[in-house]
Amino acid sequence: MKASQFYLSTLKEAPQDAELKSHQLMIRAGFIKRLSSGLYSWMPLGLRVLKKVENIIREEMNKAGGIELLMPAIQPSELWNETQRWDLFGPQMLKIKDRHDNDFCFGPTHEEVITDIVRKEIKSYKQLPVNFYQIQTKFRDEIRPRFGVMRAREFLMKDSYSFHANDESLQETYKAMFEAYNRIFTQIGLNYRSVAADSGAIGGDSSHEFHVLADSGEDLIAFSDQSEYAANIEKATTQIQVNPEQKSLPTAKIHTPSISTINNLVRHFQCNLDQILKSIAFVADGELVICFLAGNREINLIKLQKTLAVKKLHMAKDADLEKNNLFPGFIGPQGIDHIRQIFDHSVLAMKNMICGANELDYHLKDFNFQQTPSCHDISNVIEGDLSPDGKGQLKFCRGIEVGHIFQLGKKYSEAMGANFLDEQGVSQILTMGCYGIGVSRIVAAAVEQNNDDNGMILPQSIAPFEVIIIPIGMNKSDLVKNECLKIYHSLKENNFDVLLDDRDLRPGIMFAESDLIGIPHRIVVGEKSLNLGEVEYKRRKDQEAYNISLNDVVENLKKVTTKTI
RNA sequence: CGGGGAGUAGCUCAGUCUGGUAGAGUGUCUGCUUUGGGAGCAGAAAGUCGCAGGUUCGAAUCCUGUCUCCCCGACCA
Repeated sequence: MKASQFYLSTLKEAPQDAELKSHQLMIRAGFIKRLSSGLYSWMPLGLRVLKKVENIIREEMNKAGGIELLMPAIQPSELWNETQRWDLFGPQMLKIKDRHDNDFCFGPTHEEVITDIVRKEIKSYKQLPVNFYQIQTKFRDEIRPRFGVMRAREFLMKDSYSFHANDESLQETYKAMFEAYNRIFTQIGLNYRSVAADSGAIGGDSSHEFHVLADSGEDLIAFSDQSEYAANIEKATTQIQVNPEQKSLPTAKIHTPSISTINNLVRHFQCNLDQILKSIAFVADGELVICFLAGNREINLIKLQKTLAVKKLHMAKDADLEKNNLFPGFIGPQGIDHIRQIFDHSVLAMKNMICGANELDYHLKDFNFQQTPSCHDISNVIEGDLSPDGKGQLKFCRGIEVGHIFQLGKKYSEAMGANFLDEQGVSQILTMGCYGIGVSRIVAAAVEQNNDDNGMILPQSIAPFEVIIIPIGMNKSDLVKNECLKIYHSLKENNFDVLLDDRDLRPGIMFAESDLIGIPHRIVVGEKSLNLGEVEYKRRKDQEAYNISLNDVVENLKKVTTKTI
């Protein structure tokens, strides 16, 4: 590609509203252009990157037995009513009406459509298993879109859905997808981690997320420093370590006027956070619930909601507490049996704790339970916790979720009547798996992970171009011009994705732009070095350039690129 | 949905308090000069000051309403 025949448009300054490095760089480099909140155009340069990511995914999906199809972005409400999700999906789903006043949505996902296809197409066990995938635009009306295409409302996703006669078959495909995903992210050149996720009601160790590791990631990941255990903080758990040696002391009621916050208690009692029994009040489906947990832990709302098995959950207001004769800041477990209480498993490790006395301006010191209450995991793990497999301590890192694989079981096939005939001619419900990759998010994640002060440093596999040729004084020197064209053509003949910057700009501009847009290999052609029969070569990620012989340009590039041609 | 902030040229922003002909830098265009890290000089084009009302002789500026965008939180297959 010659730059004069392409479209490059870069900015010196990033728009003020771009917070994240990847967002700033993608806009400055002319990869994307914002149309509205969470809606972005992919400009020519960015589209090249997106397409490269897409193609790596497509190739690996095909190798892993996936079969590509393409479903409509617009979907009729009837299908969604079959699974109840028309109402359950919530405001994230963009609902629209056609001219006949019929309800449609812009698909946020495609379980319903694919299951409809499969129930009409798949009749026999002989057609199983099957794994369909598409690479397609989704729309989810996020409450707060942010960080450019990292969390956009409209985005490109690879979603696949597999159908099986039984669980073993699902496991096989799931494993194949897990391996394919690892190959995909490795090939793209991302520093990532697969994270086992608890699958809740569906059971089994059957869900994995793939996270690109980055400090700016929206997800917090807990992982063991000595085993393979890794989980999203939403789902991570721990083994609570109990010290049976510790002796119970007699309880004392202490006057603690106006000392109602945890920090003030720590100061007043000269104790550690984990000696304080923290109480947090919620209103769950209209009922007041008091949660107790160690003072150094935070409530995990997802776990709490699951444990309580309620639909609506919010923090209680002071008025809710006062109605029940409770004093905010002085709530404890003693003498409130008429109120629903739930204990976090961190309580198991606590003895001689400090807690509210359910009396204004009083706390209990050295409180102990007569009988250990039944406990649940309703808190987030903290760094240093024992890994749930008993091996090692938990550490934290941040991640950007770029992939998610899941064993759905019969949830959709049952609701929609997707059946097949088995070997005995008996009708059975199909078993299903689904596997997603955020294609456009990968581009943002790759930039987020690979940049410096001058711009992006993209992995060769997804860079908009692999090599750039920068001529110095091209229009002044026929020698420069001819040698550039020669190099350009020989690189193209050798299947390099090469950009010749033939715009005849000042060198500084060309250097700055090629750095900004992250092209991994750079060849500078100037008269001085040409007279020595050489050109300059520099890798984007290296500081120093060096000269190579004019005759060795192609060979040298073959050597320094990992690419197999 | 709650809290905070912002809408003025393609981009970054001043001007608003204290009403009086619409500004700068950068980018774009022209010419000259320059050619190894976003150079220099000269000139030019470019804005319904988010939108709608109101006050006023006069509104980017004051008042009312409204829309959009961003940040923090809540929420999130």
